[in-house]
Amino acid sequence: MVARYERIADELRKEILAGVHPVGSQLPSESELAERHGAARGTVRQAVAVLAAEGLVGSRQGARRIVLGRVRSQSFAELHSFAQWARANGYRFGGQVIEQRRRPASGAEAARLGCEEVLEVLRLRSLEGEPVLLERTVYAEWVAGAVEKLPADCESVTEALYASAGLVFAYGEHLIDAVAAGAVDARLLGVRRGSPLLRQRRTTTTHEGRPVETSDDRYRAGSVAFSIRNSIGANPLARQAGDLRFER
Amino acid sequence: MVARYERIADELRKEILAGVHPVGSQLPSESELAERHGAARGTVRQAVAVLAAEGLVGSRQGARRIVLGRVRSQSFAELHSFAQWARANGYRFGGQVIEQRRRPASGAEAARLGCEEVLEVLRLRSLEGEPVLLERTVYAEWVAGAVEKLPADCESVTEALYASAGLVFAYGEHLIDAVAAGAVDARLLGVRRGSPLLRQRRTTTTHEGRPVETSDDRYRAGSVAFSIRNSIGANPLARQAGDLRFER
DNA sequence: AGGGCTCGCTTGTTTGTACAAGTTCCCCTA
DNA sequence: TAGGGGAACTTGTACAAACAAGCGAGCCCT
Repeated sequence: MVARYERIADELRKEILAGVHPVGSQLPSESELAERHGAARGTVRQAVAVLAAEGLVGSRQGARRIVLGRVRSQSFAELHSFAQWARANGYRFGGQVIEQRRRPASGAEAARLGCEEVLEVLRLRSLEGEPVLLERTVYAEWVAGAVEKLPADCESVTEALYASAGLVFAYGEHLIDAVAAGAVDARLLGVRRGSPLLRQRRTTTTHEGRPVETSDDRYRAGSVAFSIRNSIGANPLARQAGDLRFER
Repeated sequence: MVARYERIADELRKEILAGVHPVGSQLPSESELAERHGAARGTVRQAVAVLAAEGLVGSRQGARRIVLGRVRSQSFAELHSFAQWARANGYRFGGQVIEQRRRPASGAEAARLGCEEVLEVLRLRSLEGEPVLLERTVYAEWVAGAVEKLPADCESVTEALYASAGLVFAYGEHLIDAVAAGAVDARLLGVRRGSPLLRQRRTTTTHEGRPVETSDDRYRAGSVAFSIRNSIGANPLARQAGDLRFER
């Protein structure tokens, strides 16, 4: 059962993507949308809040909402999982474990993951047949067993861990910067030493806030970029009725 | 007049930062918070939604909300202005125009900015006395005049344009990747040619969706990183393959 | 001791109402 | 013609009331 506001959001999103509401144009007012869908205004507000969170529309008090763009920023699942992102965009992709071993946790790792022993995995991932990403992932001890059971060429670690252990990656913290390729990076990614790489360091946790893994992912320059839409409007969302809500 | 839910959010945020609610612990229930603040449950939901958007707390149906972290990750809200970001973090910073000239817009620029002539500005910015950022900004014709009136060592272009022309940068689209330093980049940033730079390309618009500028900002590696916190619910970031949209 | 089940608690969704605050645009006036 | 005033419209905030859905703890039975 999908929530009402999600269905309304889907429909609006489709209309925007189809060009019914061109970029720069105004969206119908909340009351109009409410009447059209036979829903309360609060429900419509939740729907447009979703679109605002995706960066598709912007709003300010007093004026009609405007369409900002057609490209939908993607979900957390796609940011977290290389496989899900690649699949959603129709790319051919693969993965291969290069090295895998247990070792004692460093001080920082022990603090972040809350355990003394960790499983370190070096994984090379490819897009359209080209190696583009080198992952150095460190798993907490309590998931190490499940990770070790995965095949070396596992396509989607995220999905495999969910299927085999019911593990869900719920929250993530990401740090993005640029680094020069080291000797190992260069050899595996097929670039020269010292050439630029886009680095994404992340730590993910479960729903309960329990740390699962921390990782250092390096993308070959030019292969991938991160995109984001933002607005200054502090509270583009929110809603009204009964129970408000909203994430921005 | 600050909204009620914002005051509640502020208070909760302070409590989290002060350790009243430690990382990993449960937040009071919505009803409890509502009673404590004498507000409706909906208002409290708006407040915690703000914290969720900041990545401070996570939630799932049926279980109490949990505290995810203490660091408020607002860096992407500050993505608009180098000066505002630097000031908020207590850094010494500066800026200097290296070159500035009007020229005809390229095809891509004309499409993005909606005008035939543009103002291109090359600006070097420093942090703690070190040059860290090289901005190649292209302004739309209608703001070119206001930009040209700014002093060459203007600290905050964003604030200066607001003060002088009432201009507000409301929405932004950003693409983040890594590139090798070119000859000019290397000389001005004081690094070797080919060394890695963190690149942020952006296009910003006003409240009405009118394009203001498009820019190619390059950070010296190690000087700055972008950070994001997000949950499986919704997030503003997406990966993009290749250079599909920002070719010059 | 272990497993299953129920019940209470908590968050999620939805509707309704009311007022506040900001925008847009038209009309009237100087 | 330029500017001011104001009315209509639109989004933002806040309240109250339900019900649905998921979680967790404790109870009971085997």
